[in-house]
Amino acid sequence: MEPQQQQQPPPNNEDGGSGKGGFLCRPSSTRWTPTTDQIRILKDLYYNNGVRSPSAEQIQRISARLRQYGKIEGKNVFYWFQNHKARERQKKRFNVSDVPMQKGLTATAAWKPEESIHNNYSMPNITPGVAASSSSSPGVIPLGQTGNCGYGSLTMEKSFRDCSISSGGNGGVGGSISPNFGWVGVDPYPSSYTDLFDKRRSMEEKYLGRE
Amino acid sequence: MEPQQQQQPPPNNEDGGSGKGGFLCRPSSTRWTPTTDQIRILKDLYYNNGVRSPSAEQIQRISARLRQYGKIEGKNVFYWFQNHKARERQKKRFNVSDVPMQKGLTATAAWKPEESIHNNYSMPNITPGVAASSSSSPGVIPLGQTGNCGYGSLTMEKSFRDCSISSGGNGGVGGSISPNFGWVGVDPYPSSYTDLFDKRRSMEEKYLGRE
DNA sequence: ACGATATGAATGAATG
DNA sequence: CATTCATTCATATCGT
Repeated sequence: MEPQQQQQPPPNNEDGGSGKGGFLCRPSSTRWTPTTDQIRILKDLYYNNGVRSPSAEQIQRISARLRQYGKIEGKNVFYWFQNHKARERQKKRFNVSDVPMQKGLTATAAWKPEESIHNNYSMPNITPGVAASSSSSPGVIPLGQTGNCGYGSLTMEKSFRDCSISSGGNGGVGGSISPNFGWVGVDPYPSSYTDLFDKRRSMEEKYLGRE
Repeated sequence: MEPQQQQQPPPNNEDGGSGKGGFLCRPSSTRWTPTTDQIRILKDLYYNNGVRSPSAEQIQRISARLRQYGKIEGKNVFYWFQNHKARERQKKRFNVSDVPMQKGLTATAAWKPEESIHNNYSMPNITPGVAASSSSSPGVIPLGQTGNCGYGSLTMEKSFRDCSISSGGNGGVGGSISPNFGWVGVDPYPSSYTDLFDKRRSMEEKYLGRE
């Protein structure tokens, strides 16, 4: 998001205490640091597949798949979706506004509207097809794209930051043109998946781990 | 020791984007740079009104109001409060050390007033904290500003999380740092936040992704 | 010009 | 699901 993030050092912080002496080095970083690939996939799921609150199984599958790109646990996936969703909402929540002080241009808002990245990998349709078969197909991970992928970097970031419309003291900019592009619209996701995917049977059927 | 985390400084000079545009749009800076007036108001809200974590609506209002003094968005306000609060606390965390003995009259509520920064513009002064308004009076009425959320709640909170566990050299820690971290193992921090007496370990669900 | 510090922004992790 | 906390990155600003 924001400025192209890059994260170069993907897989390496692992094995915190394993192996060697053990405690000398603490668990590396206490917190999960997603690799770019992992993020890419997560976003793909989120935006292109409409996954927003994956169920336990989905989480398992997703994390399993993401594990190829680096260490990851189920909770990471869980939190990621939670946060991503929450933040998207939140942003909308208090950014809504921008009372048009001058005229023209609306939408000056949104700080981080990244939406739907258009995947480069081929994937004719993400529609139900894939989803449908999901549920009970152990082994196959029905995530967006099952194949491996050789796409190069995907940079879907966008540069935001508009030209302010600073008001206040001065007559302000007369221009009132809206230089903002990018984040306009594009927010709709099929949303069908959710339904197909989501069995929503029990709200608490996850396993408790911990200790 | 922390992992090489993340983001890169991308050449984000967006001005180039519009670059040669005709109109000057010199947001230049990628990040919001609060004007003195904005800061003044923010601090006023923070210190004199006890606003620490404004809710969405408040944020909207605040940002709307601050917009008079310059470009600003909801997120800026949001982050400002978050950061301000966090840093204040962070600083305090370190500061707490002294005076291990006698705790009674510890400065209660004395946030270091270093605000009232350069106030070149008008505005008499906001009477920086401490003396004046006493934070602990839950009776202060938030004039004007919609204030409704709790303020003045200078929750003593539990500030712990000191780094003492590191182990390493000397005994202390039992050697059971399980190589398998995740939430299964022990965290670097001793029981901190949550509570020292109640081991509430129920998130919503834990998806343990052990392989 | 740097280096240090202050602070905006982002995000993982938790809690309620 | 909303809110909050902690951490960390990125930069603006200031000092020397």
